[in-house]
Amino acid sequence: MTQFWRPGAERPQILDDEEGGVLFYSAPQSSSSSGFGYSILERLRKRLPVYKYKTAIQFLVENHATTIVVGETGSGKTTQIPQFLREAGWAEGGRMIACTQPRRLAVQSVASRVAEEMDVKLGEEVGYAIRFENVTNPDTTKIKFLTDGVLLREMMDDPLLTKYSIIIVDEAHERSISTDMLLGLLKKIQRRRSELRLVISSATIDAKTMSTFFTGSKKHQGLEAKDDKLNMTPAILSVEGKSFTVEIHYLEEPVSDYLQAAVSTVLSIHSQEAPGDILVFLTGQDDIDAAVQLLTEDTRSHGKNSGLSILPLYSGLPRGDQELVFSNSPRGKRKVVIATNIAETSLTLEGIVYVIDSGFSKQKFFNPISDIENLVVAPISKASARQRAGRAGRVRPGKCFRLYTEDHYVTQMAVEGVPEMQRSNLVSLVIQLKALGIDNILGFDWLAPPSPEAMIRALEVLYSLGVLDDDAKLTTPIGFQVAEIPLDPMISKMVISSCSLGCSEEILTIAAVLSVQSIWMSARGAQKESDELKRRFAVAEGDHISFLNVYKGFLQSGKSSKWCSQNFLNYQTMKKVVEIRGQLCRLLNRLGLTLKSCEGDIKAVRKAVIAGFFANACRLEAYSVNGMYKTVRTSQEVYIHPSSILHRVNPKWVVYHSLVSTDKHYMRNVIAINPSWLTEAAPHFYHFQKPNYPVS
DNA sequence: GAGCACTGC
Repeated sequence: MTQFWRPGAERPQILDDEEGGVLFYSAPQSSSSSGFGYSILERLRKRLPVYKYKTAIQFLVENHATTIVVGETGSGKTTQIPQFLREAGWAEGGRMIACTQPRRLAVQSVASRVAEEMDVKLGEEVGYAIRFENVTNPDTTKIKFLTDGVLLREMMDDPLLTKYSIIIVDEAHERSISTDMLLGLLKKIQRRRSELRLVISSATIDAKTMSTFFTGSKKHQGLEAKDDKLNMTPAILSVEGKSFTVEIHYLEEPVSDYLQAAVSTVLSIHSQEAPGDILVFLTGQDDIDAAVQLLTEDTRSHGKNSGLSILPLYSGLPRGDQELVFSNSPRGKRKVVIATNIAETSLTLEGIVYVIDSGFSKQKFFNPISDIENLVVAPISKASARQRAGRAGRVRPGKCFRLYTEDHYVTQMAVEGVPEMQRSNLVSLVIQLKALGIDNILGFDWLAPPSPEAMIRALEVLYSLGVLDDDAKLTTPIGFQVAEIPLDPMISKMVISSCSLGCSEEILTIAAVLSVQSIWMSARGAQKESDELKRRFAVAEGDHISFLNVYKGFLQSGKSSKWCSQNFLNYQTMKKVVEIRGQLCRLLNRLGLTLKSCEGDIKAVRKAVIAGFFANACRLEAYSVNGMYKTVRTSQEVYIHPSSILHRVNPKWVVYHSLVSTDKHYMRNVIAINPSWLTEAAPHFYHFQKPNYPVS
């Protein structure tokens, strides 16, 4: 068998890096074993770049509390490192190795790949856990893949994650809220469990940040010096990837219209470059549909419509349409995929040789003062640009055409994007930390601290919901119940209130629908028809109540996908609604809350919505001709979104679920209310002002 | 009169 390092064996050679304590290991020459007796999979494994670092990784993890692995795509680190560590004995004695991923699909595919390589049944030695699916066996699972969100949830039952001997955090450079949160919490756990090992997989630029973060303070190292062989300074190991070179082309002059530039670049690649598929990065559905149309028209008008197979790709697309990008393009045709950021990390397309990068993406920004999350087109970071370019070099050398100048790249683009935590509403994060017993939220040790304003806003919201008390501690039972429910705290509060209002069956459906992206399909070109169909579900009280009709119809159709497409509903999303609703049912039962239907008493349902969303109350401006509302809390000018059932109906008082800001602030998912219910539901929030306050 | 991407017991 292959050798691997065990304590006491001869150590691999260590080379000190000149740049301040970073360690690099020179890999021992791999003994040229004949390969007899090894399966094809085993031989493929050994060809992965990471394989020659096997001993080094085992050694580093043994001796360092934290190991940072910098690996390019194709290094094999995600599938191999858990196996190396299992071989080194880290999963013996009932312990487990955890490996987190930011996405569900990655968890599933990596887990089944590793099970296959180890020649075991998925769900036994190798298992995985994602929301709605736990494919593990508590008695036999040694390596467990899971989303970082699931691991965070597991911490609520087991704050020190005692089941695990090693936690591998993959894709840490993506800097999602849950990864950042997990890293902060893992650092805390490490101080309590010195035997726990962390492996952080990250991109080059981030390695130093991670390393500094996990280097415990001097004082602390003194306290933890029980095991004097254990090095508290993180080790950094760099593993080369396996990808082809990508030639980068910049524009000589900046363009004002990147959409037009993208279209003409596609056409010139098609006429001048060797065969190979093209991937275009644009910002959103609008741009993508427009580009698809321009390209289609152009190829038609030139009578050369056999040359290109043009496919859009974004998450809002029905599953079937999304899958088209994975099929082979018709013989002799060049495939052109026009995509959002979904193709940057979430989906990998094989066969791409040319990438066209607009240099922009839509990004979320949160303004804690106005309490509004905004989606804006913004320049991407250098890291993103690099990631996009890399998509051209997976099968053979490729080319990337950047629709901006080299000067723009060098001088205008940030090295990395702003971590999601600094761009988001933090209510969910704060309540989760509170549930884990972290009281000093502002003093928490973050990899990148969010703004104090955003933290304070989150604390205020939670306080007004009655989830936190005057000492900013979780209230009993509401605070703990809300924390337990895996939804936005305002939705969770609505759910809990519905139990005492006797309408939990209805509210669970509404909660599930509000927790997914829109259930409606985008119906460009068939707008009128889709609007008419939507109106068949409409209820005068508003969108929330209409969801109940949609859900009922979906169940009556036998959860039919055909029924969904006939009604312009997204089938995948509707299935997700059913799953979430089921999960919530089980959870409420566990919390000892009653499930009850209000049997058509819509007033109770509206009151429950207000119990969670009273802060989003708006009043129609007197004499307003264009449907202008003002928020009660901040007197912000807002309008009902055109997709809402209540658009142009304009009831005097409404409560909205969320705001989207484009040219105006639009309220999405709106329900009509009686203003007296506001003071009833949240007397602490709304003081009833008698004179001068026109309550209708 | 309009819609980036992920995700959670």
